[in-house]
Amino acid sequence: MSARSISFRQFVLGMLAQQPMSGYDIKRRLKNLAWLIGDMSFGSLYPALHALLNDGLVTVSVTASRDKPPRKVYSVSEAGKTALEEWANQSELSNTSLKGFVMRLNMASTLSQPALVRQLKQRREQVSAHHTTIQQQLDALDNETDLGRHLVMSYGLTLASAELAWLDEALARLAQPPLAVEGRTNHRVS
Amino acid sequence: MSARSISFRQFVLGMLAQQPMSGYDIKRRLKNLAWLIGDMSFGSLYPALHALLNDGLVTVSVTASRDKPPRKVYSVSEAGKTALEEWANQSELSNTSLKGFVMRLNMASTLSQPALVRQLKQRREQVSAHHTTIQQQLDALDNETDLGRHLVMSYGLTLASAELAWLDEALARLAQPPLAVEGRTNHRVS
DNA sequence: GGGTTCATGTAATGGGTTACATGATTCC
DNA sequence: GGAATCATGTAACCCATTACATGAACCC
Repeated sequence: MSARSISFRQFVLGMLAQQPMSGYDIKRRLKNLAWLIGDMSFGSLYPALHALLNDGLVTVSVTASRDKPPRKVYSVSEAGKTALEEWANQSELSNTSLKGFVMRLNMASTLSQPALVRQLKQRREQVSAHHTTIQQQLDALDNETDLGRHLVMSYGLTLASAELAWLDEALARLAQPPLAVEGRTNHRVS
Repeated sequence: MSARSISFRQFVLGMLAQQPMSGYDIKRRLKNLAWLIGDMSFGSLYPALHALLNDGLVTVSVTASRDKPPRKVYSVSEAGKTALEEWANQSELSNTSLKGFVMRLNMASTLSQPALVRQLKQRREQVSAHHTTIQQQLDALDNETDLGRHLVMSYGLTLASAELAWLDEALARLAQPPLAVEGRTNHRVS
């Protein structure tokens, strides 16, 4: 209920909005994202799924097959879609961590395009601010400064720069839309 | 006790190894890192400090001054140093998230230089593997793929590239050390 | 006088991890 | 026959967040 604590369930809901899946499927996807946002265990995933079901935000359909164990495939319900959009469209995205941003990015499709652009711009401002802050702090360090602190700052600066570049490119791609539909031809970012 | 649960306390210990500080000071530093690794509250920080004190890994000295509230400055004890080095030098750093890596990076100074190089190389391999995996998955996506998924992958690829570049540079700087002291002249990454 | 920063703490609540439990299938 | 993957779940424990509590100095 308390806006913050929901976020994990909301994230799972966002996953299901991308595509109906089983808990095990979600876990697999999560594993791929683990290096960015950290892993999560079945012990929290399954209960989260049950909670979503309990709240009527998702529906289940058990798929039994004779050679594989039965799977419970979850789909987002109408109520779930409403809840998701409501949450995703909160224009004021608070100063989130990288993890929080990835979680939000992951549900981009539940946003209208202008809303998405707005959020990316907000993120850009935040990261830009971090970038200048780190740069200043880095310049202010004397050479007796702890190596770890130094490395973390340098690392942070690099990531901030990269993220800014990515945001700029993403925004540019969204700015002049070739009216979509056929526009997403080449998403190579490298 | 269970290796994993300690990690937060270990991180705080690492902070104190950089420089003796009060809980409030640590919090301030943490706030600057929040966009990378997420924030942490006083409600967990102070108890962590008490636990470290209880285990004899840190010592306190209360600094009272008449115009400021009294501060409790914590320093790492000998036992604390031992524990830190032991933990930091575990050569096999498991497949950690970005957050975990930053936390480790932050205690680089408790490592011998060869150990640091070893860890950076390990990280490089892991990130490199992620990079190729993401690239493959990205290439395999059809154009009906969910926008959010697409963006997250593209974002991940960008960050992975940036991190690889940073690691290469850091390793290069560590490889032929101009015997430090004056070597760290220009850390501009932008 | 009121808001902000400095400074340290405690208690309740919620929730995530760990470990346990089960069972079928596939590959070596 | 044993390990690994697929597949779902429960329960206890730990711990982190949240909210509460206190208090002094500084600035507007």
